[in-house]
Amino acid sequence: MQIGELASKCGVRIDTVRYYEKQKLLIPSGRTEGGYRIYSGVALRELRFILRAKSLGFTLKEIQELLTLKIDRENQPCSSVKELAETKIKDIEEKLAELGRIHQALTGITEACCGGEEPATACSILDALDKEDS
Amino acid sequence: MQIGELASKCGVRIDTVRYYEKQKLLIPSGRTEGGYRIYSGVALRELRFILRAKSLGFTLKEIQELLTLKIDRENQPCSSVKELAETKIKDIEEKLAELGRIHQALTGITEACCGGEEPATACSILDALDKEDS
DNA sequence: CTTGACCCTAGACTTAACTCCAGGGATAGG
DNA sequence: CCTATCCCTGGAGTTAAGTCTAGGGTCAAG
Repeated sequence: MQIGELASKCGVRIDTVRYYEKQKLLIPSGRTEGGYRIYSGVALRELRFILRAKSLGFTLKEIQELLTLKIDRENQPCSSVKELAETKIKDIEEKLAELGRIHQALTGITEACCGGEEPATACSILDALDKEDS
Repeated sequence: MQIGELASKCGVRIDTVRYYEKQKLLIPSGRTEGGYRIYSGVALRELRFILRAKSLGFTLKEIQELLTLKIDRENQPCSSVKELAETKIKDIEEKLAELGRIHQALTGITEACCGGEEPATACSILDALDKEDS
């Protein structure tokens, strides 16, 4: 697969793919004689992962760290991999908790909305978040 | 409370607070005679919310939408509020699912790491994600 | 062997979200 | 009153993450 197909399959521009390569995030598996980049199915999965991680607030640098997190006993001390992974897990757990709270708050708002006949008082997401603090 | 205290309580620069004001995200409750901005406890909660939402991949514009999501039967058609909230809930549910998958994958990696004596084969986050696809 | 769709590089430009700077006013302590 | 520390505005500069442009090669179909 060449760059145009990869890009359109993921809904990004060709330049973005080349930009990710410059950032060492997405390396093509090879080149044609004429210099065209060639991508495999792995690149497709990687690019999709990059895009989803990005939408979750990870920077490209963090995504690169996630992608290069590998257990490979031959070459790397297990402990360093594990340490980095555990740091990332903590970050992600915080994000999960926070997203969960926002989700609860929003659900609370929509439920209060048109739920009954009594006049629902004005209610902001901040108020709803407070109710979840318990 | 004035701007410096607010900023330092949240670990951001004064300029950032003023920038959020320019973006209509964080309006001071008033000004002193001399023109200094005054903030209440609400601003503190708002600023903290903004920062946490930002770390979850929301843009300032999206955060503004979240913050102005209010149920106020007197002034706004309930349905429009509800609609926007429901869109946001869907976004958030997708993010939750994706974060959950990444969390699972990372946990899988650390568990495989140093878990037993058999030589763990090289394992990337992408492989771990695949295992969670079932 | 040319035409059109695709690709290449290098570098300039854009956008969001800050961050800094210049020049100057406000306020509290000594 | 003087000085230090805070704050003000307007505007320029920075960083991350693209996006675009110029000028030019590649390749399959006709």
